[in-house]
Amino acid sequence: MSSMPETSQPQPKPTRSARSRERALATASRLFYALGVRAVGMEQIVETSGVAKTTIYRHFPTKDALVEAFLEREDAEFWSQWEAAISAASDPHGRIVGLCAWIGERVQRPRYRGCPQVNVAAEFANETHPARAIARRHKTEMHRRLAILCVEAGCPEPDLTAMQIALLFDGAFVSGPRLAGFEAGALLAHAAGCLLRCSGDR
Amino acid sequence: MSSMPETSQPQPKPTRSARSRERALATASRLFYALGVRAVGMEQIVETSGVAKTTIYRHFPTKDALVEAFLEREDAEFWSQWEAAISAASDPHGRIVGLCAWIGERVQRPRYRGCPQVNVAAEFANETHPARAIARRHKTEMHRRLAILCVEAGCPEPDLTAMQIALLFDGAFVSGPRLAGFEAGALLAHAAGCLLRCSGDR
DNA sequence: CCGGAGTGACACCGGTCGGTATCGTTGTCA
DNA sequence: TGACAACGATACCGACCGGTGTCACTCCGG
Repeated sequence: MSSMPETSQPQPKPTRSARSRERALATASRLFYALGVRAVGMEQIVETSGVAKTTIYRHFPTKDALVEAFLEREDAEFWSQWEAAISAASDPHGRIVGLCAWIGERVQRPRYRGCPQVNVAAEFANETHPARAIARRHKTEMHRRLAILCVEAGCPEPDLTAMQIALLFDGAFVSGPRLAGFEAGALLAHAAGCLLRCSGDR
Repeated sequence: MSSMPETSQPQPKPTRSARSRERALATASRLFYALGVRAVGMEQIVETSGVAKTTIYRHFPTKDALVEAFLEREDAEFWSQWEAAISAASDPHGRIVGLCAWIGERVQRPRYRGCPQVNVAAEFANETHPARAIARRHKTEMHRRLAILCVEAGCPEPDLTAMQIALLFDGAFVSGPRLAGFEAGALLAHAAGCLLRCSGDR
């Protein structure tokens, strides 16, 4: 993961400020995901992270901003793992299978609790909340990437098929533990392959 | 809907008590769904419904119990509409298409905000919360019903295919407005048909 | 080794939360 | 019609919420 030569990693100096910001955000993210945003108070983040409330509020003006940063962070992490999942395969079909395997494994992890973007959207009904924009962007991006893969796979209706596969993935995210008993990765790969093959049929 | 001769509808006398209970629950359900459970205070339910707080707490000992009743109500309503959606068709394939059309229409309604069971699960991380049990039962029931339809459709792997279609449906629930631009019902029907046809393939 | 930006600890703010107690009023059913 | 259960209104409770102000200390670059 960090062994490959990247284009840039210029962080020999995480300042004290950056470090406490990171600790606060990491802790908040963990708690928000595990317990729900509204269920976690700022006090709890302070106690768990060891970062003073004053300091947190210097880095994040409001709790909403912290939520925003949380989703941004999850988004980045998600695409990083997505890239890793497709990197092994050379053909488009293999890349989609790689994605299915990764998602299948991810949603069956011990404390998996669904897609953070979706969870936050469920908690915050106001669509103008900044966090909601991140969630929308995240899902749009997923469809965009899937459509590219569909095109590469020679799919006659890439947009449509990409949306179908996106539904499948989102379904897997919300279903999580209910997939126990099934080999989730294989189930997803079979369904996705089937959808790709049937693209353009009527 | 209420026009068919049911086995029992013995409600010529909704007592005053039953009426205020119903008003409170209906209002709470509407608010919970539209705004999120934690975002709605008991005071707000009182003001919106016109039912006194004392009365609400006589019918529902805690807010959690009200949430429970909300999900129970949504569950019942969901299966009622499910039955209606499959009632028109005689062959299993047609019933599944009917479900897809219903879901496609449902998720594109103006203020659609996802599956209530999933939303509540996102807000309440504690899996022993009574509302969580209702949500689990709801999703199990969906898989059970889909599996029956798959068997009737002559599907060689009904359990597996039912789960795939369930993922598709759950994906549609969370995607809601993002399906705009697609003909959601047709998209779902195409995908479901494809999954049925491919059942048992490798 | 010194100066200042950034830190942690803590007290505190108004507001809102879920839930209770009291009490006068109203609907219902014998 | 009378009596009682259930109602609505209101005031109130302790707990906790997100957010601020103060201040002594500590780390880090120059």
